[in-house]
Amino acid sequence: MTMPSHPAPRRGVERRGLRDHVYELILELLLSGEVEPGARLAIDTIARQLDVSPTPVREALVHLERTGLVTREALKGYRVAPPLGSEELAELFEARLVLETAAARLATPAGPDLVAQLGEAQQRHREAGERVVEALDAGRVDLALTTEYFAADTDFHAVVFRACGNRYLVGMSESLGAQLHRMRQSALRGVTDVHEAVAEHAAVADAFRGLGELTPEQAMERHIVGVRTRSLAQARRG
Amino acid sequence: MTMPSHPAPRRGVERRGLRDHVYELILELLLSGEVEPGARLAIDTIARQLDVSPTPVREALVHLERTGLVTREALKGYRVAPPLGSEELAELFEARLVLETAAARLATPAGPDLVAQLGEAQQRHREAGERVVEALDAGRVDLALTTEYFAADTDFHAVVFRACGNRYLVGMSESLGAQLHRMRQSALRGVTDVHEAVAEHAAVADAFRGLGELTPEQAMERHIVGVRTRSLAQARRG
DNA sequence: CGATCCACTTTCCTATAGGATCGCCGCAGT
DNA sequence: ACTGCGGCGATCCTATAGGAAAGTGGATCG
Repeated sequence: MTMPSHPAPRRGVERRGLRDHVYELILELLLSGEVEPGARLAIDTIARQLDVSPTPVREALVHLERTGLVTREALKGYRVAPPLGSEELAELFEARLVLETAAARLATPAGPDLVAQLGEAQQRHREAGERVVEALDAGRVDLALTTEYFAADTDFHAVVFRACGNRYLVGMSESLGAQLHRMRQSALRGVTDVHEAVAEHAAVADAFRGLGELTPEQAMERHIVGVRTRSLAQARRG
Repeated sequence: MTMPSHPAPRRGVERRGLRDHVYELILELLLSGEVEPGARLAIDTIARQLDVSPTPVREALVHLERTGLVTREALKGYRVAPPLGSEELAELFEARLVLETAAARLATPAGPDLVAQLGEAQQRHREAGERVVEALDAGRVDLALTTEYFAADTDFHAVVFRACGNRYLVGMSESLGAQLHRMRQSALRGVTDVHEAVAEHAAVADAFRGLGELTPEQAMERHIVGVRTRSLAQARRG
């Protein structure tokens, strides 16, 4: 029945930090959107699928529970967190507005490192956006390109957060990042505001370079407000 | 050999949510300051002391790891997080300034519920402060009174955060709360700014009531800046 | 025909055992 | 005397087993 003769399967995962490995696997599973919200996350089922014992799976789920991606009901098990409601969406944008503007303010004035990194991130974001638009004009929605675009967008903002020199703000931003990713795959069907986002990122980068009349904080505020307005409008239409 | 005849020890803890119970016990242990920073937190030692199996202890430590109160070194075990350095202290105050002012701004204008709760919290804080000062004048430093004072202070700010209507900001505030508690027991010897803190809390409450010339956000900003200034000065002296 | 009760299955939760690794101490060699 | 090295203890990490509770299906009775 249960073959106990497995001596040492020596699976692909390295022994070091098996818990973190399991965590990343489940995280990837959640962010890929292959499981719908509310679905059960059975511990030993996942353990069997990953060919590990339930213990590291349990630890990874505890870790994920604090990120808000999964919910736990005592003696009932873990579930994928339900999709964000309209109130949570509004609060998420509000919180992001607070954090992003604060980070931009604290990162001002920008040193040469920040200007350089911001330029690179901006360029990657613009190029990824062009590829998405190109694919979109061809009538196809490429998941890989969309993921790459979102990653470039996240990187752009991460550059600002790292430059603000406050590890706690960085941690909060990462904490919200998971919720943000959840929103993207639940509320939005695709990317429709590439041009606006690229333009606003350029405005932020220019503000950090000392160009234009806006402070970096003001430029970032306009960007987040713009994202919120477009997202809510799209959510209302969809 | 190993007595498997243990039928059901049925210890004092209820079966429901043993993990959360262990978490709170360890949290209380950490916040009480009975363990110095850097001390080892052996899993099975704690498990034996609490008379539970290592698994819930492990889960509780994973939970605590994400709060920043404990650190984990792979294959080396858990340790109490080292004390906050001067840089971390400055960043902590900066982050708190961002969050608290944002919460105060979002909670404006205050409804009657907020005014009432704020008044009660303010009163408890003032009374706890008076007791601390009274004990301090008598030459003794009462740990219980100090703890009560800090709890009242935390409650006052928690009222504002709950009123701001943003669960993400509330979560961030609680996340910083642990670090804040860590700072209080590491950097500060005692409470020396009761009068200033009480007065600033009163200014915040008055601002929410529409009295005075300051907005709640401005009053809260002055309060946090004041706390920062006094704390850094005390840390420099001590 | 419908509601209730009971047994079964599934799953979580805890406990225990064993393998692997890291730090430490004593010892030999230069 | 100092340094490299091997054994030993402690601890972490993973795996497996068993008990308890919740959900589910079917059978029985009104």
